[in-house]
Amino acid sequence: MSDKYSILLVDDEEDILEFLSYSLEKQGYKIFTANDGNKGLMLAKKHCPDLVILDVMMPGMDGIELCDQIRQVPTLNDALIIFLTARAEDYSELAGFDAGADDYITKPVKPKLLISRIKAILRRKKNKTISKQIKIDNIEIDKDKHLLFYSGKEIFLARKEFNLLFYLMTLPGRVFTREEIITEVWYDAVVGDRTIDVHIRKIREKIGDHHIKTVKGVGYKFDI
Amino acid sequence: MSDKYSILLVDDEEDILEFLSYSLEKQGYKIFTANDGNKGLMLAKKHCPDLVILDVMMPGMDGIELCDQIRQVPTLNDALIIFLTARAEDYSELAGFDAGADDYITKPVKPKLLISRIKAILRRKKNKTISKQIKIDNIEIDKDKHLLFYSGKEIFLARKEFNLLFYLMTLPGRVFTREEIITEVWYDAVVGDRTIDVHIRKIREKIGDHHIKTVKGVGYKFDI
DNA sequence: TCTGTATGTTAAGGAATTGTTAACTCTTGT
DNA sequence: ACAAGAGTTAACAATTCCTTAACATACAGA
Repeated sequence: MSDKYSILLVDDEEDILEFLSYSLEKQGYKIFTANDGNKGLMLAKKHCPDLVILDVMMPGMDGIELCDQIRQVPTLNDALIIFLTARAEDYSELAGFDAGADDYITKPVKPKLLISRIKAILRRKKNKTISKQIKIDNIEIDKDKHLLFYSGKEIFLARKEFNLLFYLMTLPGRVFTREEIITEVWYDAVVGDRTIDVHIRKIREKIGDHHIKTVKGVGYKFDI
Repeated sequence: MSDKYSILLVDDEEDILEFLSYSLEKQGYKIFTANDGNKGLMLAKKHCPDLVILDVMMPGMDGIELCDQIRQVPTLNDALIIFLTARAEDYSELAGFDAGADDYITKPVKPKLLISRIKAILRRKKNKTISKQIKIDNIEIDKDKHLLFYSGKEIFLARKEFNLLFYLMTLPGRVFTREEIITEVWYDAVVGDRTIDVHIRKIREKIGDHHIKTVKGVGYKFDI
């Protein structure tokens, strides 16, 4: 577990972003900010924050949709999500919609309240934390520690190699297309198809090619 | 599986409405048209179309606002939206706005391009909706994992074979014509009739010919 | 039985996808 | 600035897949 919790703030109003990040940084949290849903999603994928605080109303992708999207990213499924809503009445609407929010806070945000809610929620998380460790067969991977054990032996993987393998291992057996791999591991960077192959090759060099399978015309998968 | 997709066209220019509805009806889509945003929204609520194609620039409620409104209607939240924009340069502006639109097409609209984009986009939608595991008798197919089990034994199918079998299995017992098979499995490719037979044969080689039945003069079906 | 049409089968060439290598750029730390 | 490693790419090789043509077979109706 990291010594420092990370929080992603997503809101279209710059003022609020600044205000909140100032308040929260003072508490020792690592803060990322985004002023729209798409950037938010990208940052979420990139940094896997412990907590996401997001505004419900935003132009473009709104908070609810962003929440949905975040919930669909395997590497983010233990992230906590707090909604900011403009008025108290929105609460009931949201509850119906719900998409997996862990808490709601109404604007205007009072920093003290926000901070105590955050602490409470992170405390809860600590207890039920789903580890970012996956163990399959003789392969054990730990995202937080950036460690890979293969038959008990520690193997070093470079960052992209590591993220790629970890991503494949989040759903063993399922085939991921190159497109999916690019959006999840490379975020929105534009890279050629061969790039993925090369990384796959490097992983295979290190853990053998027993587990990493090619499904021609479709993509790659981690198989038991 | 709906036999017919419905599309709502919203544009203030009657010429374009006529032209597009003519082109799209020929493709077998059910078309609704509206010449302004309000009527568009009304029709959208009334008919819940699978896809909405709308002009960005319109007097009164413009395309972007209409898009927003549509997104707020719960019964429409899986509708797909394509924007028509007058000039290429609009694209970047829109991209900022975005999140609601699933695709953009610039005017003047080339029917062939539009149709292939529509097919592509509806295909994506379909993938989201349909269950990806089907088990019938002693045959089990899993699209995500690209795996086929026949009497518990794993059998490998190449991509086209796999997609074809999966397609037939989505509605066991129903006969699919060659034409249907081509549009769903080969998308827009132009292939000869024997091509399908050959793929059918390869599937039969692997899972026997008990389940894959020929309906002479009509097509093929997966039968229990 | 003959004839015409639809489907089955086979093998081979071409198309498409993936694997591999090496060189190059970009960071990062010293 | 330099070295070392990471990430990316292009070019080519290797592989697998798809499609087709040509011919065989099945089946219905005359």
